[in-house]
Amino acid sequence: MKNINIWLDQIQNDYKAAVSVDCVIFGYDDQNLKILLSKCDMPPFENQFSLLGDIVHPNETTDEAAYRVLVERTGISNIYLEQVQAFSAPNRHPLGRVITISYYSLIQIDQTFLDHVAAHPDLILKSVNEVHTLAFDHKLIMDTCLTKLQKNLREHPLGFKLLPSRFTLLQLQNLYESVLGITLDKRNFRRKMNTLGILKESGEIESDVPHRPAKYYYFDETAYHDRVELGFSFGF
Amino acid sequence: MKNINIWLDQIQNDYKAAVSVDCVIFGYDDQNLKILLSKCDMPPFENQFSLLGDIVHPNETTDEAAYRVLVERTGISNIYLEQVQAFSAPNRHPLGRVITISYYSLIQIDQTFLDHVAAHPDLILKSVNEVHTLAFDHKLIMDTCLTKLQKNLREHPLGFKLLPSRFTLLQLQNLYESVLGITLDKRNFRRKMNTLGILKESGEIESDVPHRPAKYYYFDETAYHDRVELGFSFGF
DNA sequence: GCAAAAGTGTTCGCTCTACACCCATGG
DNA sequence: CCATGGGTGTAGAGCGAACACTTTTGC
Repeated sequence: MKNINIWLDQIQNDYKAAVSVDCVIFGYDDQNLKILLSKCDMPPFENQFSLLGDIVHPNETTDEAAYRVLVERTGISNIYLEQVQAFSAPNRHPLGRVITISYYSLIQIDQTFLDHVAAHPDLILKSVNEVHTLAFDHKLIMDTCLTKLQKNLREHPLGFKLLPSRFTLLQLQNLYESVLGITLDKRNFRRKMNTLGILKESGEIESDVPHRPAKYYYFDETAYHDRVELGFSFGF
Repeated sequence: MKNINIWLDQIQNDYKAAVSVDCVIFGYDDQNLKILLSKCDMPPFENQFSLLGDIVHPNETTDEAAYRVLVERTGISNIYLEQVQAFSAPNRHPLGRVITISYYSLIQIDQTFLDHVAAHPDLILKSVNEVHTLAFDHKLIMDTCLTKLQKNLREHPLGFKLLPSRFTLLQLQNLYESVLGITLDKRNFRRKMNTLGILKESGEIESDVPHRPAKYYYFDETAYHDRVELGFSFGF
């Protein structure tokens, strides 16, 4: 163990770094996986987009900082948030040493959210597969978070967090297909959801659709928690 | 996007934090999962044990810092290392704000390593299941890393990194049983390893054992990489 | 009546599980 | 000869994959 005075000295002096959080905010619009970005005005990245982030304040955890960024920038509270990993290349930030802790979060793209984005010209919602370059190392962060989202989506019932509280089975299937980049068999998918027992019919059905109306389902949290103890996997 | 001057100000002044790495170093001694710890001399944790860690230097990544700690403290290079997550409770360190990035690593407990530990009185090797309390929030970090190790062990061929380069199938099975806390069927386990095709016989066998000598196997890295493309799981 | 999505069962192959005995060696 | 772990095969169950047609609605 290193001498305490060396520690004290390093902690209080030039071994300090700025620590930030960066949030990869995913949404889904019944077509594509989207990401919420911000216009960047910092040289040399002017006119590029960046993730939503901020420096971590002295009296908050990184989780709290990420949550604060989400609430401040999106107006939404009660957001699903998951820490992904730290990025710490010494030259990743033009203003000096900034180590960032990345998070991804899942939001529902509803009209309120779209209005919020429209009212804030610095915000933009892009399709993930159309994002080819971002400020800083944010493209790398986005890709890392996307990979982690895909993995978690196969192992945990997260898809619901990207959908409205009531949704049809086709919406849910399309979501998995589009985020995971796979195709699924309709009958197998529906049987799977059925046997998992974590969805309940809401009793409502679609209206004004030019085809047979679909039933609306919702995610049954308590049934899920009963199941999760014995291991859980979607199996695709 | 926040004004650049605010950023600059915060980065350069009191929003800075010390950033450290903490390494959960796992080993396996043919009996139990072990962890390498260090005696702690920092109040109020005197006479407790802590993880091996250090502050991150200005010109290195956290990966590099973790690797540096491992080489400096264990004498081993070429160690498997995986970032787990950041811990950032504002009061987690008595000397001030220290955000830590945790890593776990897997080492082989051979005679060289045991000699190294014996030669350094500040180091101690303990059975993971006998560690009930550690300095700082290191018990929480250890538990988090153990959970992640168990998950990764089921999904990736990591077990080999805890064993000598040549090992018997029983050694391997015992490792999985003891780290995952499960029991496995001998025949099914052997068939599984066989069909995965990632083990090769070395041609050598045990000697001086009071029973039929076992074959030594080694992990066939290239066969694994051929397989891994199509998804990989041990299925237990 | 037509376009468009909803909804529904069966078969096949693979994988996991459970289970018991003989073999080779050292002492 | 005995104790110890090494090493082997088979049968049953459950799960994922493949696959096609009828139903309901709006226009």
